Amino acid sequence: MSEEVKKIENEEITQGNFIHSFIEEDIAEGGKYEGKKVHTRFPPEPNGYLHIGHAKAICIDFGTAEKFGGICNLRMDDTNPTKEDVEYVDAIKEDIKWLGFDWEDRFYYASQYFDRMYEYAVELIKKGLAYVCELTPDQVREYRGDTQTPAKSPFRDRPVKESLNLFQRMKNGEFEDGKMTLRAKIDLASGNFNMRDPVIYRINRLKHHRTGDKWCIYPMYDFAHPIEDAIEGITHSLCSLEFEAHRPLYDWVINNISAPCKPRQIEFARLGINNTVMSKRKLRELVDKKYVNGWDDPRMPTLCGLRRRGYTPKAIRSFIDQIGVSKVNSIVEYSFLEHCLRDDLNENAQRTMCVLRPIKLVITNYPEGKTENFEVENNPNRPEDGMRTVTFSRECYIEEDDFMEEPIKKYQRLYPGNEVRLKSAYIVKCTGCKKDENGNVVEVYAEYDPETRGGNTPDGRKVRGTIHWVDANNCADAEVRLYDNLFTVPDPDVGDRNFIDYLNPNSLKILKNCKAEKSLENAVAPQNFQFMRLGYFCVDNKDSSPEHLVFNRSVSLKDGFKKK
RNA sequence: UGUGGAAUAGUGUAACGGUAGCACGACAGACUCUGACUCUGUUUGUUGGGGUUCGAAUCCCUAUUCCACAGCCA
Repeated sequence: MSEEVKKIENEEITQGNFIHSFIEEDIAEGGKYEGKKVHTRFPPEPNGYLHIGHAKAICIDFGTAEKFGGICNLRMDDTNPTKEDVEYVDAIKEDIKWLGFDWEDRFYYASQYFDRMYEYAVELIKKGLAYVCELTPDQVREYRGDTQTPAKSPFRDRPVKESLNLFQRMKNGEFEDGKMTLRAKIDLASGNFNMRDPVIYRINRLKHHRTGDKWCIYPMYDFAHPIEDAIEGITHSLCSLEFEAHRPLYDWVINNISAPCKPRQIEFARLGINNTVMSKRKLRELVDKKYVNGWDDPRMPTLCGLRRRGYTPKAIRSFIDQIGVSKVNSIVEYSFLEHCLRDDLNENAQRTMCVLRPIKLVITNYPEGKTENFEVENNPNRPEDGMRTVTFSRECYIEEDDFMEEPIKKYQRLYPGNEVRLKSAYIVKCTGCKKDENGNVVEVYAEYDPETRGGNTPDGRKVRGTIHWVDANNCADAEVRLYDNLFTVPDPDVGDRNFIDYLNPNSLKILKNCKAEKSLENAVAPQNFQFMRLGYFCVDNKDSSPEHLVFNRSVSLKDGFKKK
């Protein structure tokens, strides 16, 4: 396929993106965006590791900017020290880089704007648009009203001067935590509860990971976020659907402070994947209670977990690209993610041969002690990846599945009397097998055809089956771990059962006695092959990009075959 | 029975009021040095009911269903 055709196809993929349509409208309209580049931001809270769901937001934030020739900032949204930690900051940066996005020098912390946020809060008070409220949290809840009754606060009409004074004293630490709050004066009767005089500052004596003990009051998201966006000159503030009801408040803040610019908030649906828990709270619980070995456990849906499991940035970006952007809450099938990975690996990964459930094959007419070399292509799709050399001798290991003493219908691999190609080596004809006292096959016998060196058939005869193998005299013992999803039901927040009850006990299996080409020593198989039509290995190296080694055909093929 | 959203095949996502398309899955066939990949084909869809119109997934009305919001979380 030519590059040009590919480009056109890529453009078609993004065609139905409603965010792009909105931005195009804004640009066409001119006005507030005139002469400005499209400017977005990705604003994670540093309180956990990024997961596949965040990848969607990242791709949308950075991708949208890129699409319009604009720029995207990375900003740590650290306005609540309760849960935040520096540990997460570096991990977040690393994962975004790994995905292939670049914020250049535009890395910020929301906390670096605390002074200006304070000034804007003072501005609101002076305008009579905010007041210090002394209701306790319980009272606020009690006074909030319901759909029929408006909320109320006895402090709503506090004189500006008094609020100004109290707010300053809040900042100076004269009051204990929770004693009072600063509230925006908006509409106590609004059907949108976010507008019923929302709290915009609370007192919280906690050491902040950036500002230390400088502050004991912290701004709330709804107040802080629009200011952060405005300060950074964001034109389009893209976020997930749950902030839809907060947009009036976002706009209210922007319109009532002397904001340097007026960003537009656009919401999209967050990503859901079946059988995958995507709640940060729950993932943290798995880590804290040691159900997994850290955030980067390959069974986790975190980006670092997926990385160790063998997922490529390209596969993840392609996945996000293809699922599209909409406002519909949807659950994408996990198999689609796998498809995207197969797609990438099939195109780009190096092939290898590995026998997961080995059984010995003896070539009875092959001279004992003889060894010869064969060249095997590293990737049949890419001749430029070259060849590797494998050795061959009288004994080799083949997949248990690749031999059946009594073949099922249409079986085209080894069974007595049948010919099969040992990939890139020889055509062999099965002559029988040896069994132990329990009737289990322990060795398979075959004779090779010396005329078929390299797997070729000079006489042009068709050989239906081709199987992989490793030289029994020159192979490595590979530890193979099969990772599967951690969960067996969609985000299992069901009834009164703990979601941990739904952990899949088979999510990690270690296969022993695997035999592989030397290069595969210490490799792990990061995916349960049952679900893959393209088996692959990933050298699990935490410090560098995984190396991918792929072989064709699922090892559980026989099972699948029986089903037909 | 408030406010704000959303309903298109099994799943996800498109379609200036003008032939409902694409991808994944499934199924069938061709090809093949792995039964994979690739290629070809098939199957399945506009939430219901009205209305406007030559013509509606699209506009209007209505019903239904689903989601989000009542933290001093983000």
